Amino acid sequence: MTKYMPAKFESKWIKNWDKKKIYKTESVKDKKKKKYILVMFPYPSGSGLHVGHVRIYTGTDVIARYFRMKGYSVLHPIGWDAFGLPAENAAIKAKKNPQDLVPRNQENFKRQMKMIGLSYDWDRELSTADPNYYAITQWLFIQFFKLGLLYKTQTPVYFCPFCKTGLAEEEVLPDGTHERCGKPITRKLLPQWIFKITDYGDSLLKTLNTLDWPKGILEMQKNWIGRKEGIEITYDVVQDNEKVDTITCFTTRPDTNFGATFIVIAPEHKFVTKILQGKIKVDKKTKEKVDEYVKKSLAKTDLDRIAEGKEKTGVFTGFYAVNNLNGRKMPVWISDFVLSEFGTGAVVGVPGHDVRDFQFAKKFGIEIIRVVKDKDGNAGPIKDEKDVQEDEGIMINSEFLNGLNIHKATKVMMDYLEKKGWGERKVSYHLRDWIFSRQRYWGEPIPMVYCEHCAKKGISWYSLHKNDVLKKEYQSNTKLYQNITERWGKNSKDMAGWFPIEEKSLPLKLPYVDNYKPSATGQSPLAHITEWTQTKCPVCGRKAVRETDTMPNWAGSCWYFLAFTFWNKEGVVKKKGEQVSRLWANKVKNSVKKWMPVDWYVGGAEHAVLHLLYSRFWVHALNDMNLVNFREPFMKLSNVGMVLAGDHKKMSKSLGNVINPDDVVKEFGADALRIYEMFMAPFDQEIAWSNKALQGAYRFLKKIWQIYHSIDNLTNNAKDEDKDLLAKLQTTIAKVEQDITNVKFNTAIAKMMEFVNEWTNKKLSEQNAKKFLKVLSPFAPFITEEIWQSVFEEKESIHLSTWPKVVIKTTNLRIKIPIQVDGKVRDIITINKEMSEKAVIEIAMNSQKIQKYLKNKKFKYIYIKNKIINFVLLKK
RNA sequence: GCCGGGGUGGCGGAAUGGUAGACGCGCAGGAUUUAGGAUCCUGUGGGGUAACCCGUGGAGGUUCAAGUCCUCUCCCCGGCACCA
Repeated sequence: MTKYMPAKFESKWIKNWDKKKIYKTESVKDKKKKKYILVMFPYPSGSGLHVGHVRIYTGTDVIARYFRMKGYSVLHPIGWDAFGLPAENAAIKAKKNPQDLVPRNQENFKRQMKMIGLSYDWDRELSTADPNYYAITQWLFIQFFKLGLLYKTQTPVYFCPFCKTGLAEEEVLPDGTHERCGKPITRKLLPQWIFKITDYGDSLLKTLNTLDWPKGILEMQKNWIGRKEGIEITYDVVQDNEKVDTITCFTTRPDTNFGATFIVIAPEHKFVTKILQGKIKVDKKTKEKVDEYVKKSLAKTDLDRIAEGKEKTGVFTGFYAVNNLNGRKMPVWISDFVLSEFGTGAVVGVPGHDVRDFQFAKKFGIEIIRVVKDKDGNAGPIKDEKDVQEDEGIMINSEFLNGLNIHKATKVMMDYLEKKGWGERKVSYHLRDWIFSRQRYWGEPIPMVYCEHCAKKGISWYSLHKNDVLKKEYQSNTKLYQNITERWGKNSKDMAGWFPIEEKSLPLKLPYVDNYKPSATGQSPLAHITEWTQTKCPVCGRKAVRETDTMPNWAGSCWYFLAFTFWNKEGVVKKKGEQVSRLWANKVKNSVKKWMPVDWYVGGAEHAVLHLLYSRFWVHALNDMNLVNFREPFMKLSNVGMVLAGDHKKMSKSLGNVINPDDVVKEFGADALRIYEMFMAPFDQEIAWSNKALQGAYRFLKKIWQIYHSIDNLTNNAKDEDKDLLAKLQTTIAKVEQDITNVKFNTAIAKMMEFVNEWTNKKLSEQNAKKFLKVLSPFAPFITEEIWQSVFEEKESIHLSTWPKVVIKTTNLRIKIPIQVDGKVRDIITINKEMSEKAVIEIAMNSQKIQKYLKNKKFKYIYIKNKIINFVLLKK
């Protein structure tokens, strides 16, 4: 008998499948019979495929293969998330231009993906750094710009001094470090492109419950959006009984407003700016103190703020705000515990019912009033942090609210404040607008130019197009029309002189340059290439300059799932000057309609509020623009757990604990690697690498090899076939099928192992042996193909065959059932599935073991058909 | 602090309220081998010679029957967090 030597045949099949294009996407005939199975595409950065990649790609591959065999048209593509920091940092480290390095990495990834037998349709391979691809990314940028969702403004941003680039909120880790490089982050004031994702907060929240996603991810998105209903209350600010200004505070607890004793505003608040600019007069000493405090807090990094903990700091402005409810004059303080980005950047302090307010009041000797009594009716003074009462209770000391519970009181107060014109109901979000500029080389150039001449004249794209686009396309959708108009109004001043480049000049190519390293100035390396930056104004034809910031890493991945539906080997926008809008209208819309949404998306949970939120946002906006006909891109989502090293640490070069898939395949073959990673644990759980367990997977495959090459296990004569084994085959097929669709690959493989164990000393007909081979094939595509074509001499690939049907014969099946006495198993008997209850009980009662317990006792019994018998002894 | 997910042999993990520990690893004994590795067979939750008893983080409860359902509680992991 030949030995199982995967190296002998695996590479043969790779070539064969490639040549015959057996994984080519079938076109969709019936939308109900299509499956778009997508796995998050990789950054082709460092040293090739990680065993963690192997796990996620194999799992998704199993699903795709299964649906193909079930007769679905399956779209299962892959590409490269080539732009962005990971690739660029790797290139800098290797002292290579990313334009040269990245394609090389891609080739290596591709070789390894084929090596482990992934069934991608390589004709649809795409790269986000391909000009044919980013021509469309840039075009989409322009569409979002036109919708008013993208605008440029001076903003304080998170800035990574190491990567020398601005970052989005989501890229900053809780400890104040950069998600990509782990270095501490500071803030910097930079002109930035801002994506107004907050306008889609409600929209993104609304359809969340239509998604079949892991609960945790849905919760994370919900919390990240963080919708809060509250009210903005505007207070008059007075000095010596004279009104000098107003301050508006956002609160979700207006019910406690009779207990408000002070106002705190963020150091960035405009009232503070007015003081510092002298627009509001204060004495010299106060101004100095305010100035000092503000400077100090703005200089703090996030790390400093965290290190400082909950210790409150602040400075008194000398002003008072008047609470209209009771005429109380509340001192106005400045403190950096108030966030300028949330609500209005101003907080009304209710120290009796908010721990932070309490800490502040306590530290600066401000009065503390109780306006809610707790569950136990406690209405005593609040002296300690423990006494602060934030939860349920009944209102006291609050005039017309007294006696109401806090929820009712909140509503009554809101109505009252609105009626009086002192407040207005508002919704606030935790979600912040998305900073879309990166001061880096390796990204899509932003397709915008700035014309100083037009800027001076106050001409903006919005002012030029006010009457055409907006009116025609969006007027029917009132809410959207209103939003767009509002955004245009807000943006037009900042955006004077900014125009998108003409569509026919897309793609705006990223120039190949020698100096691609980030500069310390906070400017992109592109800013130094004058021949690239200088251009003509598309409006007045005078000299203009290009935007030199690039788009963030996330841009390309926000629509790649749409691209796969129509992409082909040659790229798509290959003819110079081909209009993307025409391409979209003719080709894209149509293919997207056929394939989208993605039926099943697989990826790591780390993208919960990054890629998964950004992509949803793009699709929502594209849907509003009528560029796609659906609102949610990913109907079902599965997560994958990480693959750790054997020591339960993350694999890293510096720790020397990295497992290279190339080595594993060389020694054990791709199938063993696949089976091992699918078998180790449930798919969404993390696993630690174990060479021993890998051996187990290898042994399993070896056993299969032997069985299929042994005349003791196979027969041409159906009569010689073992009937119990045949029955087991049927349950195995059913179980594997069910487990694949439930992402329980581990138990699917366990079941197949069980079947093979039983098979070792029994015979199966060739016809049924082929069925088992098919069931195994999504997991182990190489060995199954080899046996299929060499042992059974089949001419067409097993991967083009159809999934076996389950035929369960129920008659005359012998099964074992336990017999309990008082809930404890005392014996196990064998019965026929069709036996009557009476017959079964008779067998049970004839058991000596059972008789021992029932002798001279009164009892009743409970019989669950084909499951269990329980004899219950009755007390006298 | 808030929101999610979990606690089952020596280990990874199985169990529509119905035989707890499938399957794999490891371990033990045996076969084969000059030896080791590899391979194959048998056994393997704990206690007990045995009959049996005890066992799914802990304490209660519901049920003929609870890892699974309910109440309380402890611990671990992930996310968010000075968000008013």
